Amino acid sequence: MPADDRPERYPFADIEGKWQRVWEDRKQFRAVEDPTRPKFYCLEMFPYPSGRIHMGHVRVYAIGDLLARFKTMRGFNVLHPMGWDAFGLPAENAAIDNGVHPAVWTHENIAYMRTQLRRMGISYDWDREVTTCDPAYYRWEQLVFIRMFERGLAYKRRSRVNWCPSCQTVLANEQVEAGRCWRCDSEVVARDIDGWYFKITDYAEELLAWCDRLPGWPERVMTMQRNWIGRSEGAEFTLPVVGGPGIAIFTTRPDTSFGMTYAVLAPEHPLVDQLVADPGERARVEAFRREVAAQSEIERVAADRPKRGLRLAARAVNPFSGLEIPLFIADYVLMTYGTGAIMAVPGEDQRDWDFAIAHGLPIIPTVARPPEWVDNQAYTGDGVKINSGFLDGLTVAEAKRKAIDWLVAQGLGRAKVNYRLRDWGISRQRYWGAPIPILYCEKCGMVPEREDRLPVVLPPDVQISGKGGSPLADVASFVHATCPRCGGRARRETDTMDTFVESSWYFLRYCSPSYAGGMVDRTAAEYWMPVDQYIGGIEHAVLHLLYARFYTKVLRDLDLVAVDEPFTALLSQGMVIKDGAKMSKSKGNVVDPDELIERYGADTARLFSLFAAPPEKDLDWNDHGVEGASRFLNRVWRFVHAHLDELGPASAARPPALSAGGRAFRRTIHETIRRVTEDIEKDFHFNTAISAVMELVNALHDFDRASRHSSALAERRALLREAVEATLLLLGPVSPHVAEELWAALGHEESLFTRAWPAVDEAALARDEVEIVVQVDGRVRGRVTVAATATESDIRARALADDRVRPWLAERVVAKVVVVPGRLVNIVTRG
RNA sequence: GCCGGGGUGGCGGAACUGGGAGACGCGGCGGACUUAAAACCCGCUGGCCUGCAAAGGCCGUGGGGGUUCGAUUCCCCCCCUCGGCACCA
Repeated sequence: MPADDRPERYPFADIEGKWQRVWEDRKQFRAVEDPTRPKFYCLEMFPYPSGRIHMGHVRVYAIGDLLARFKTMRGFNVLHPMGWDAFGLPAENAAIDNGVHPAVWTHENIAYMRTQLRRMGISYDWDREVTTCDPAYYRWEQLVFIRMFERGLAYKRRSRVNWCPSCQTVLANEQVEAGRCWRCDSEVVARDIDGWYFKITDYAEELLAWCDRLPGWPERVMTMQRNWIGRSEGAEFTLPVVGGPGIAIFTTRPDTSFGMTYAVLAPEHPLVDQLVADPGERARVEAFRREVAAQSEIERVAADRPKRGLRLAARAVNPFSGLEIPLFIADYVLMTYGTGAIMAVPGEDQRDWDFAIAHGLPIIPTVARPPEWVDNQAYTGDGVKINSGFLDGLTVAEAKRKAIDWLVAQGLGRAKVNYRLRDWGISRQRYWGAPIPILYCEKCGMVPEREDRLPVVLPPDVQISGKGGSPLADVASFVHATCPRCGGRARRETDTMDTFVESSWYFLRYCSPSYAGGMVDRTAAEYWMPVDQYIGGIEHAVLHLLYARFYTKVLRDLDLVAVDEPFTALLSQGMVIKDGAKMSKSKGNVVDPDELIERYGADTARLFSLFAAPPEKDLDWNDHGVEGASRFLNRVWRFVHAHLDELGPASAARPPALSAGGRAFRRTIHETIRRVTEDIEKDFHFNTAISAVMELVNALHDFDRASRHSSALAERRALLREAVEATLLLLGPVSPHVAEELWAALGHEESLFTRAWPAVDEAALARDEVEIVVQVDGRVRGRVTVAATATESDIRARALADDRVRPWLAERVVAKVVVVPGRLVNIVTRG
């Protein structure tokens, strides 16, 4: 864009650079522990150093900075740090594509993005910057890994995992979205592989319980976490097999047991081999297993897919009814949930119904159907038990309890709670991550690294091909080591940790970023933790946010921190949309923050991203809207500069008695302060807070015009000054540079951000008169102005007597008059 | 299928606890300034209708019903849409 077609604008580039330097020179945003003041830990999710910031970053950091500056002005000791989520695959892919070492690529990106963030003028304490690929950072997570290993919270096992063929690595369940890799969208395949796991399932109950104890979190995030954890109550019991070993069954509907007409095992269930004796049957089972294994993850999750199964020769006995029932292996039963085997009750489970219909199996209803029920599907509702022996006549809930009691009495089973949540697979067969501090000794076996030999540093010299296998396995100097226990020959683990491990505790490291005695200095953590306000995208609802909650609880149990939960409140901000789609290079709808700041300045970019939508909603980017934001800041700038002589330098004393117009204007000033404060504090409605400031500026112009020729000069000056100062203070957290500059122009020598947030003068809010709306039968027919002290009967009389109202009452009888003091009167009539 | 969010002017969005629907901004229209344009400043701007005008009427918050003096707001049913989970026994 050529410079000369830009509208005339205040010199934002000079101002922004100037104040960024001043704030930095003064170390104005340095956070120091101070037990005498209330603390506020304000945190935005740190970025992955991908190369450049995008509009989503601008939005989240504008929100965070608004809150940090606002809380500072409200008297809190604010911690507002920034760092880099620096490990991860894109760095490795860049190495493969361009031959740049991941470390070089990452550090170059960090350097550039740091300058971008500085140009936004965010109030970070840069002295606390944390970079997760730094050995001084990840050494502590290696130490915690060892502690977790010692307690069985980190363990290794071979199991079926999600493998991304493109990223050439394992993915955690949380990183698979509808059968595809969360990063590259490739179809995920199943593989049996050795890997390291964190025992997040040990914390399922606590993670779930705290979902109800975090009122500062959005309900939708908590719902997603609850669903992800997926608690279900039921019973586990042993299903006897004729002449064979019993099969463990989990069910949430023990009340329906009398309706169990067959049972099903997952194809890969280990008991299947013991149940199959005949070589011919064995071959059929093997063929069926191959058939199931061949289907991709996508096919597996496809809806309404016909259920395939194979009937076994072995038969089981329904312990409730005593009847012999057939046994199947079928693809609709998952080895990874419950016990990998189910009792099938087609009458009350749709999946079992579908399978029973397809295989001609009997269906016995065990809950009485409602009269209008059409019997073409399973019935899952409540009702009275039937066909159920000693459970007959009970409700479903009663029968569940009684069935469990019976199982316990028979010694067959017990009540059981199951979770959908699986352990967190943290092994990655990639280079750019924190090494797992484990060695394999020829004599001692699997041994954790000695703590005094930490960190296990990621070796710089490595060949990254992306062709599969952990690149570290080819680095002889890394792999070959001595056993920490016996000193003999040992090999190092060559998998690295999932980068979500680093982001599970970075907020703790900010409390004492260079502490050398451990992960975190307890005193600092006890002062700052937990994070009071966390801000970030909804995409992490069950990824980072669940992992960080889990990891914090582990650190608590390792006695490293004293908090149960890391984040007291969460603000989950929406995406930035343009032309109906998320901004992306492939769609060509990207707005580059650099260009935006170049053209309009950071203050405008911030103002617009806060004004255009409430933070939790998606923000529809609109170039005209940015113009509007810029126009507003220019309007404020021009007004202050046009009135500098009148406004300053010293603040004029307000005359004791104000004119009616003066009182009305002053009420607007203080109503604005109240509205802005409430909008920010109560529900993060920054868009309406900003619109309130815009209204104040409009009122300021009106007052200026109206009082220009007034003789009450002292009143005019005092109120202009009060209004302008309020405007700048309220605007400061949104557009800090221009506010600070104009604040200085008014003659203030101290930073605006060391000033207290303006207080509402309750006396200024008082009104002498109020306007009352008069309705007849619910329709507005007139308005009357009455004294604020008017009684209900005064208001009623005035309403009934109003000239505009009376014609609507002609030839009608007044049946009722509703008076809402200060608001309206509704006259209800009868014809 | 289950769970959660949402549906308001041409557009982004606002509306306290059930009380004047459409704040604020964008866009549009008109005016002022200017040789002219941009910028800036002022005014109007949901739809339909009556009126020369002043002014006024009716309709209107996805659709239908209900509660209420009064419903964008509460209740019931339905439609659409976005997001999450998805053979979880």
